[in-house]
Amino acid sequence: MSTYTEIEKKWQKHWEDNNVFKAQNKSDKPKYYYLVEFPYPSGAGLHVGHVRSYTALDALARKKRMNGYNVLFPMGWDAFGAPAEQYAIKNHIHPKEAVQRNIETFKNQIKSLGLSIDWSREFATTDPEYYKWTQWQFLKFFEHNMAYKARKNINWCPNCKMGLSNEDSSGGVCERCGHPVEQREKEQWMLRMSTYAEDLISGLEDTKFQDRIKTAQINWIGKSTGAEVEFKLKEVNDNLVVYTTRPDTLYGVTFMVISPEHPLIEKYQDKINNMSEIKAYQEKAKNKTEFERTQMNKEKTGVKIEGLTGINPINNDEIPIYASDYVMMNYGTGAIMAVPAHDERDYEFANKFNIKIKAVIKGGDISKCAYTGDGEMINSGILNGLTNKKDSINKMISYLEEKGIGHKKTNYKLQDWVFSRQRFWGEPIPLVYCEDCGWVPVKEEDLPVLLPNVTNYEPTDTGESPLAAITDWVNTTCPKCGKPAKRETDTMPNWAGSSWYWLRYMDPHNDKEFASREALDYWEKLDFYNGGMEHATRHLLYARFWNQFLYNIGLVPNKEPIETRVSHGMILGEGGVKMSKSLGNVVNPDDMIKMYGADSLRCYEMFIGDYEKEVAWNEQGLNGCKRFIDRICRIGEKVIDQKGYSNNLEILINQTIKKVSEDYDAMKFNTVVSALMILLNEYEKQENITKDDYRILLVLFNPIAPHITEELNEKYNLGEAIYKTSWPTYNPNKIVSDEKEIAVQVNGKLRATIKININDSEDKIKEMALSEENVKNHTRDKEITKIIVIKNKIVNVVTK
RNA sequence: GGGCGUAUGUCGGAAUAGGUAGACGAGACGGUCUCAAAAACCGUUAGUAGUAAUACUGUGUGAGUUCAAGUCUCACUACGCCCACCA
Repeated sequence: MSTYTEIEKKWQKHWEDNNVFKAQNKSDKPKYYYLVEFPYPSGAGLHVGHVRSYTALDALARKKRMNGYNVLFPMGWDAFGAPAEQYAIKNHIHPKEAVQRNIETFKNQIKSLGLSIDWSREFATTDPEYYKWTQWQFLKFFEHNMAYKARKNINWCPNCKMGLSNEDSSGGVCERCGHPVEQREKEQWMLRMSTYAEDLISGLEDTKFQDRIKTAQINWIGKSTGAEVEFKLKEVNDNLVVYTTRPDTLYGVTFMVISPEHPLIEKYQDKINNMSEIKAYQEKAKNKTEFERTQMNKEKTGVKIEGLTGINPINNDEIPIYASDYVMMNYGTGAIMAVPAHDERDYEFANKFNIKIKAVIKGGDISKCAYTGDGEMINSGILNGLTNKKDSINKMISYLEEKGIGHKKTNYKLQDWVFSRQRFWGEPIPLVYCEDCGWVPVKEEDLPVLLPNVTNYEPTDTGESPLAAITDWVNTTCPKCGKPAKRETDTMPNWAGSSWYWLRYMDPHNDKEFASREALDYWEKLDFYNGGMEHATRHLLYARFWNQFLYNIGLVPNKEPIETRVSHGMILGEGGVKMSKSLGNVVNPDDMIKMYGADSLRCYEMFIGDYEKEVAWNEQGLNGCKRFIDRICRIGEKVIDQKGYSNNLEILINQTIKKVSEDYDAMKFNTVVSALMILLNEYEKQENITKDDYRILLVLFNPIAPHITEELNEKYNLGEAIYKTSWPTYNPNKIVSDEKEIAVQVNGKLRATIKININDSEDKIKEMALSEENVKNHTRDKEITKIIVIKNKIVNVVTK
């Protein structure tokens, strides 16, 4: 066991006993709110990846306090959802017990790192006192017609036996287990997130997210502009509406495609001559998983709809209609106009089904399909001769609108949020179904709707929540009319609890409101939020959507909940592969703390590399950081009882204060550590060092290694406890030494270095440079055309 | 296919705004201490040639701008991540 363990325990207790990190909801100081995504307390325990981001935010929080801020840095537990439930099922215990046990483990592990967390604000999303307010907020969505129940095809994981949102099933496989996702028709609660698409895009302007995060969100929301165009049907008095981003190519339409699930088929099944063929195709498409549909994107399939023909509204051409699964029902209108000359997918389809191809944009090779790009419009009636894509599109849209056969239309890939889960371990959706009154919200005073105690919490094959089997719980009375009624048995997705939790930390023990208005107004929003890059499009969008809704109904003070968002890089196993149990390369932080001490582990994870990049674990490197800390301890023997900085260290110390302060703020922790190593290397060359020399090293290192720095500060009696101290400032007049070594180049190549005084004149420096032996060697027999002197940096002698 | 990003010794990585490339750490090699080892400490460590001074080459590849390019511009290659039959 490391000798550091005792020291670490001592200071952790000291901080706790003295409430050092407790944030106040009122203060004369400016506020700052740091948050790192709270963990799922899974059975695997803390990962060294957690240590990286927790330490980074802890270092920032500690420095910010020393900079005079009232800092909120809380921690809690995201404990609902599949991981906790699956752990419980596997280990045959109740999820509640599993969660409690895992939280205990996580908390002890996190505490052993010595993070400056305000533990008085801790909660878990599974606490009834917390999920009461999650339910309450859901009812606000319901009240404002933002929640609705719809029978629709949803992504269904047959392995987890659960419905998934689009976000949970990207790539056609279940996010949790990797099993291919099927389509199932189910009644699902939905949140109207798609109505916030535009606000979720524009709101990004009010954040300081990195561009890569903004881009990821914008791409996910998937805004596109184009037009909806009505095609009359020849055989019946009805329209088929298509969505296109290229209305300018309307003259090039040679067929139309509708999704196999398109309602048109059922509606006119009497008119369709090959219904059985179509039915067979529909069946095939339905059984295809989303995964297969995307994997087999090369080979187009489809079937012609015999008996229905579209009429091109621009020129009255008769247009055959096909059903094909390359058209999705959940985007646009589920129907497209196909322009094979200028769209690759349409081209492939036309080729396979021998449909004619008609070019409407000049240039490019039709046999290879010439999509996009500006070009002269041909065979296009009113558009002929136009050469600019934008002009052509605008002209066509005006024409369509004028004639009443189409209009401008914006579409988004973002869908409404599938908010039901058929699982036990989630917040019960607080609604009751009454035969007479329909869906009725549970009264506020009856919240929370608690999860019942049951023995069987495993998912069912029927697609019903396990809660449905608990008749005592299901049967209730209608909150409106008092007649017998039934509870909703679906639960919320695990994303629900994390969609507003930062608000609860502001006022975590409030039993009257989810947070008081005073607390909300004081803390406002997250100033700094750290989390995984994998959450850039899901958790972050859900959280922003939820907050924007709360803002719109006047419950929170800010439209955007997060000012700055940063993401840490993953920590990989030795050799650069992902840490996994099966590879046996998982590093347990507890073991590392035992062997090297928490400060060494923290220091190593900050030193390991660029914070945002993934990096491979290397225990030798950790040992190197322990050596560094050992040396810091040993240098204490050189301390003499003297104030002020040593004369010959003064410049380096001031430079280091400047660099370290700036690098902390820029999250360049690796160079913070290296700058401190350079400082220590210099101390070691000294006969002895002053108390202030020693203390400044400890103060600058304190955010990363808080225990040992406090201990040494106390042991050598250097001053007040570091956590009570202000962050040091540097003397700007003492960061440049008078003497400097600069380079001398001849034609850009280094030939010598000279020692100059910073007050030396340019002429003197030129003279010194030219008198260097090696410079003479390279300028001999040559004409010097120019001598460039960059102050305090370089001299470049240019010859012909 | 689309979007975003990355490329520097044996390895992780440094290099404010174009100005001495390889800081700092790891590893390796040599040494001190020790009966020995570990730990600790000292030295060397981009490549090639040379005893050395020094010279040449060198930041994925090829061009360009500049007195000067890891850094700026253009083209290319490789890898990574995210999205993807989204009309």
